[in-house]
Amino acid sequence: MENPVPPQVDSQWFACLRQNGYRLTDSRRAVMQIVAESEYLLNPLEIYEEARRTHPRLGLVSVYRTLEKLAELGLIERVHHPNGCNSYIAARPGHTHLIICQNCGKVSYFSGDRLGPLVETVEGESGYQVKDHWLQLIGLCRLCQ
Amino acid sequence: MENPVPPQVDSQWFACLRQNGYRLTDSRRAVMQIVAESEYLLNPLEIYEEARRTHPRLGLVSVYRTLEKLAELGLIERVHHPNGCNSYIAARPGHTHLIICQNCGKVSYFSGDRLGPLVETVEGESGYQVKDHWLQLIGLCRLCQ
DNA sequence: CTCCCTGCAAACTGTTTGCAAGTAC
DNA sequence: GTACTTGCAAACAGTTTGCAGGGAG
Repeated sequence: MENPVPPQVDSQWFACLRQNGYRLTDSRRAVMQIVAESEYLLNPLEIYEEARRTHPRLGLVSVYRTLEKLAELGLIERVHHPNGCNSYIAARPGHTHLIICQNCGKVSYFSGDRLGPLVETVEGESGYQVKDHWLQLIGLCRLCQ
Repeated sequence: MENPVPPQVDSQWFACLRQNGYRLTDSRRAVMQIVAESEYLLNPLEIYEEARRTHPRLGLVSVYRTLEKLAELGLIERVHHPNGCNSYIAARPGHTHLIICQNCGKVSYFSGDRLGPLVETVEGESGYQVKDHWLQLIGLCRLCQ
């Protein structure tokens, strides 16, 4: 109700929420703003602490509940990596994968994996029917090298 | 002290433990036997319940502690997948990846990913220095199709 | 005005730690 | 005999649920 929301991502997210019958509240706006603008993996507690700076009444529970809805709508994705599996990042449209900085958690996106041939080979050799794949690169971002 | 341990994997694991200064106990043997022989992802509770069939005195805590050591020695690996991140599977030597049945949790191994070129491209475009990659296939095993 | 959403407190689940007794070597 | 291990109980951390009050549409 007071939120001076910045960029366009958020308003798209807002629209998406509305279209799916969810209400726009200050709590949700605060959480969305943090996640939409972050280039870094954030876990629920980090999002909570960050969002409370602009919305001190926010409860941790609402962070969980908002993340759940954003994930359900495909606006964010949960990221698994060696240091934990409870972090989130804004999702990109299309078929993209993540490269994550093992030091600071900064995320970039890439596409163009050429996994088709590999998948076919593995299907033939293993007898499995491949439904999905999970590819992620871990490394050091420019600043952390 | 009574364990009629079957195959060879275990004895290799036993040796590895000994070589690293760890003692061989019934609890550890029971846990190792279950994990070494399983083709399926197992979480600590599942391992506990299974191992208790041959070693009823086993405590869940010892399962956690044994898994910790086996992982530290590289004998098992923790597997992350959409349904959870607390499952383990015996590790294979060399550079292998997993294909997991989304229905029953059965695991097969494969190697021969051709990620070199992709990694180079991503490094160039993103400025990240890639240290590791994480590739996993999800699908249906022969029996679950 | 209605129903959804919030924050609090409490319940839960999975995992870790402290400790005295037990046991591998 | 010594030091590592065990199992229990209790502590912990992260997440979920019940509920009465509050606010979006």
